[in-house]
Amino acid sequence: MPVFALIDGNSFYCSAERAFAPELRGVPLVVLSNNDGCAIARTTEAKALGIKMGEPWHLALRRPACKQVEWRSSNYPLYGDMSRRMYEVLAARVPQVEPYSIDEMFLDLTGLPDLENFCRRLRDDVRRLAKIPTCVGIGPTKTIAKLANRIAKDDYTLHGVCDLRDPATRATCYAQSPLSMVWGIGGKTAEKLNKLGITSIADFVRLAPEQVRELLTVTGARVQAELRGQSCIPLTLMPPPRQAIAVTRSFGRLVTSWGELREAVAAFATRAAEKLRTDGLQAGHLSVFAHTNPHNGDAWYSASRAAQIEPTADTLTLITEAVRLLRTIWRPNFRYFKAGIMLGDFAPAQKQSRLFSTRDAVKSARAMAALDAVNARFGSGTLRPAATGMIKTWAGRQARHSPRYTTRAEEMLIAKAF
DNA sequence: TCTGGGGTCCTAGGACCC
DNA sequence: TCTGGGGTCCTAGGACCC
Repeated sequence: MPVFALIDGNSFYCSAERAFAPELRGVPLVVLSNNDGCAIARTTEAKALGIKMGEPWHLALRRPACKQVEWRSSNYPLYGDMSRRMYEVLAARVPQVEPYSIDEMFLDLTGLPDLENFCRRLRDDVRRLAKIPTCVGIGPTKTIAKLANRIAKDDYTLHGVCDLRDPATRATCYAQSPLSMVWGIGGKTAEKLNKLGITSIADFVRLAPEQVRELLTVTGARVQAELRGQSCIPLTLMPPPRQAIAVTRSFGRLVTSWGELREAVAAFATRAAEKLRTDGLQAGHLSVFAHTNPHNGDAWYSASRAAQIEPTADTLTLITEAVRLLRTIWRPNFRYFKAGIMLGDFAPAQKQSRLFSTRDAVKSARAMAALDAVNARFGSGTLRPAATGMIKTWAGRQARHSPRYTTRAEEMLIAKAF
């Protein structure tokens, strides 16, 4: 019988901010999305004030209770680094760790004795060494471990660890828990099933598998099997190669000129190319989109264009292609709100070989290696194509961006937490 | 004149996740 | 005034082929 655990960081982005800013501990804190738009992470103190996940921050600020809330712009390099630290603590103590998202890791604990105590020590170690408070859920399948984790978060009397290996414990939990708590059952599916009178997890698990398959196709059937204790989703230690890279942004202010839109998309292409090279890939497919604001009453315009390209990881080539596509969808007299670029059809970048590479390919690989080296040494964006413009006029607000404590030497203050 | 069935590939759209 | 960004998987339907 396999045993899985899911460990995840509590209010992860907020906890990462707190690790380096002790004055933020114990006070309500939120981290905001790009442009300081919505709340995407909230501490328990902030949740207690009624701030909802994804709530527009300018609306929350109208409530008097929210004026006392501390907030930060999101700082992804910091969160990525804290995630790596968390992984390292776990990987040193558990044979098999699968990072699932920036703040969640699945563990294979099959065969380990005294699991609850083991998981408590794990939590303590992550807290002490990576400075991240966590919760742990244990179960015979990933879906059950995920549910147990959710219960550990909601019920503070469990002290951060919930074990749902025992079928009787599970049955009680299923009878009391709404279907929407289940990993893989989203809002639409829950609504659909609720209309049929299926509201608790117990109701769902009781259904005939054929009926579930008919209602929810294979994905729903897999969720049900997992909830019944039959493991269908194994731990994947080697993440499958990625299939797409997307770089998209809503703008800090509406973009009306071709030049500005072109610079923004060139900057997105530059970032996408960096990600591509980090993964050692070349892209054979590229698409570009732009649209107006669906919220502000402007005329709605949305367009995208895609093309197959000669596989490449060259920033300048990708910019050229992206701008060429953008030109075909550009219409004047609209106020653009958001745009983006997506890459796909990946192939491994060729190893440099004098025998098989064209001169241009060798030149490109060398130029990109030099570009990446400079930016790694002196910070991202130090060296970048002129097409991306001098000033990111389209960039959003990030009014309270914390220092990149862990990744930029010149911003590293005395790290109080470590 | 009668008028099949199955396979593949592609794309768009929906749903879900964090 | 101010409403995130980046992914995955599945299905349906059309085009095309034999």
